[in-house]
Amino acid sequence: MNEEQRALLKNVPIENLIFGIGDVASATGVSQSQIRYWESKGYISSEVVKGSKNRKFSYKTVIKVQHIKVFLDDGYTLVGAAKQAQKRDEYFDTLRTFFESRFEGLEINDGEAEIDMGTFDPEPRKHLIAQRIDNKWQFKLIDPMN
Amino acid sequence: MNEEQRALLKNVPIENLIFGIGDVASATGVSQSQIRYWESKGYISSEVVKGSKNRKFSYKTVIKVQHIKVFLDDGYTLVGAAKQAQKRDEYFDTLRTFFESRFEGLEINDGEAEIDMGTFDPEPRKHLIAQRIDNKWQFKLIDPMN
DNA sequence: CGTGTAAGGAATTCTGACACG
DNA sequence: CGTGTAAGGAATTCTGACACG
Repeated sequence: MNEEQRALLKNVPIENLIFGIGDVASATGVSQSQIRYWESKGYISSEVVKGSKNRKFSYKTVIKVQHIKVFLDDGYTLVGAAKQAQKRDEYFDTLRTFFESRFEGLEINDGEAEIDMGTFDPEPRKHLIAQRIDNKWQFKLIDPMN
Repeated sequence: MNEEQRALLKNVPIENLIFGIGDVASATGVSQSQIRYWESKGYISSEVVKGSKNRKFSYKTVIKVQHIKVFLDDGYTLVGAAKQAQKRDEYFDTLRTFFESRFEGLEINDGEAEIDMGTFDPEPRKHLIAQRIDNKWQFKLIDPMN
């Protein structure tokens, strides 16, 4: 993975993204009054944006709203749903650490694509590669020395 | 991966997310007047939301705005930057197809985590597992029959 | 071409109160 | 407890025009 590609991945602004309350409501199906109430109770939080007086929410918070709603629909009380959602957040945080530490680059040539996932630990001299052929992803090992 | 987990992953509403122009501007560092002009030229597009008269942008479009800006900063004309950004979009689409087709589940136990990435094609009877130990991710193979 | 600004109107979000239960 | 609504004001976004270059 070259520097340019790495820079672009970093640039995916998911960490910088903020949402207005209306966008959160329409994306999640949770009403604006619910969102304001949940915030007042501390189950979710909004961002403080300098120069703005309106609420803004991070992507993580949108996910959390979504999760709370799932548990609410499932029959939990609001308190219980918020608690379950907290566990879900940990699940997704774990997933993210994997992609961040293991993704080393994607190459595309003539429609065929390869993702380098770095050292294949059972055979540390080889790299694990995910390879797309005919729109199906397969794994293979390569020896970076060759 | 059980059904509940699969349902939750589907629920990550990144496809449903829409942004106001102010949020796109603050996330990307591109001005509102630039965004409106780029849209008028067809380099980006906004969503039509029923009942709303204001612009809303998809996550994909936010990424595209980000990319166009990178190339503009790099010295491209707007036309050239838009063209380069189109290529980047294909890169990320490819990356997404890999995760969608290969992620089969995450298990967390006592801080240790394992992601099942499905069949390891060089040895089709085994599954490729990404394993987190002491906050480092490693690969290993398992035999699902055992 | 590509972006910024001032202007007046339209759409969105704000808070605090109150209703329902 | 948890959510909805009406109300008036505040913050945001709209379009079309014009400036600069």
